Amino acid sequence: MSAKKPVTKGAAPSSVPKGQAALNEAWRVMHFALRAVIAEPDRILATRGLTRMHHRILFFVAHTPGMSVGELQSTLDVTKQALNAPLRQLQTQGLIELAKADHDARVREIRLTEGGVALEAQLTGEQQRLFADAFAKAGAQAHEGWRAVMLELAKHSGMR
Amino acid sequence: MSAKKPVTKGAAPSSVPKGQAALNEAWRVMHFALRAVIAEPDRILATRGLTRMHHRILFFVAHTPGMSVGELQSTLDVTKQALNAPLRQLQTQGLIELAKADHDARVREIRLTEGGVALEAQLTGEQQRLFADAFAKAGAQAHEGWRAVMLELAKHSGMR
DNA sequence: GATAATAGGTCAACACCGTTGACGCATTTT
DNA sequence: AAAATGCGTCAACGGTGTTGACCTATTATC
Repeated sequence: MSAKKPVTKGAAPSSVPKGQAALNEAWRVMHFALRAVIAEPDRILATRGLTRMHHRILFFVAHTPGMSVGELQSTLDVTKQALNAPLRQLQTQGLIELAKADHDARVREIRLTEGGVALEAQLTGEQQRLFADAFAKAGAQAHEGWRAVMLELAKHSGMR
Repeated sequence: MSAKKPVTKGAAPSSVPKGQAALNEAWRVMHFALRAVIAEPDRILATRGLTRMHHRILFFVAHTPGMSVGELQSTLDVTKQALNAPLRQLQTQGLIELAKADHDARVREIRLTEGGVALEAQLTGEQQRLFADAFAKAGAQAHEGWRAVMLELAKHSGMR
């Protein structure tokens, strides 16, 4: 029932809140950080009438070119019906291409067009710029600490 | 026809990535960390038939007892119609109470009941336990680094 | 070669959750 | 008395997801 009181032993940095305050702050800070990272991409997407689903598609296809519709479906954990509309919209906007696979004419391999690559790069580029900025300003050591904490958290949600 | 199990393709390096790889990893890691922090509260909420909207209500009312419906509405940035249903569900579940304000009988002041306090504490307690755990395992120095990076990111989204 | 299985697309019905808009009601405020 | 405010509620709609069924092409199997 009682939340654990973390004891920051030794010489704790002055600016860091202690104990309960630190934990109260953590979620808040993470929330705002998340918001910051998402804001720009969302804005860009919106100007094209696209949503986060489109972004997810672009993201995964960018990282795994030629993936099939079925693979994408299970990756995103949505039904094919839910995937169909945004997929087609991306296609008609010339951001992705669907082509029959050589080995199996039933499967359609998804790839980004140059336009798709550009948009995806713009979206993730915005995010990466923010991260790079934050890491640079906080320092390499802070970067490592950030990563360590995040990995600890992520452990609980089966990150692979 | 149910959605398939999510799978994550693409391997992440286990050692500390550098340069571009570090930036690619950052968003991924943050995503999973966020998921981890949200997972338990969501599960608990679900067992009571509650959603994130209910959680938001509990959260803000816990931090500002006696706030009015209108204040809550503008805080959450939703319409009163959207607020009405979850508000009454919380009320009938005995988690919150609505009482006429002394100064103005039109205003309804919202407060958590003991049950509401307990649930809210359980929800945020779960989250705090995860953070405390991660901070403890990663070390005080990592905690400081984590915070520094997060604050840098949060700067871009008007954190208050 | 007939038959089953698979990848994908599509139509239809439904649910959830938010929105806008329009009223009604009690209670200040002017 | 009249206007404004805080709140509740009915109704219609929209976006986005779901399940279920059915269809087409294309492999795989016997």
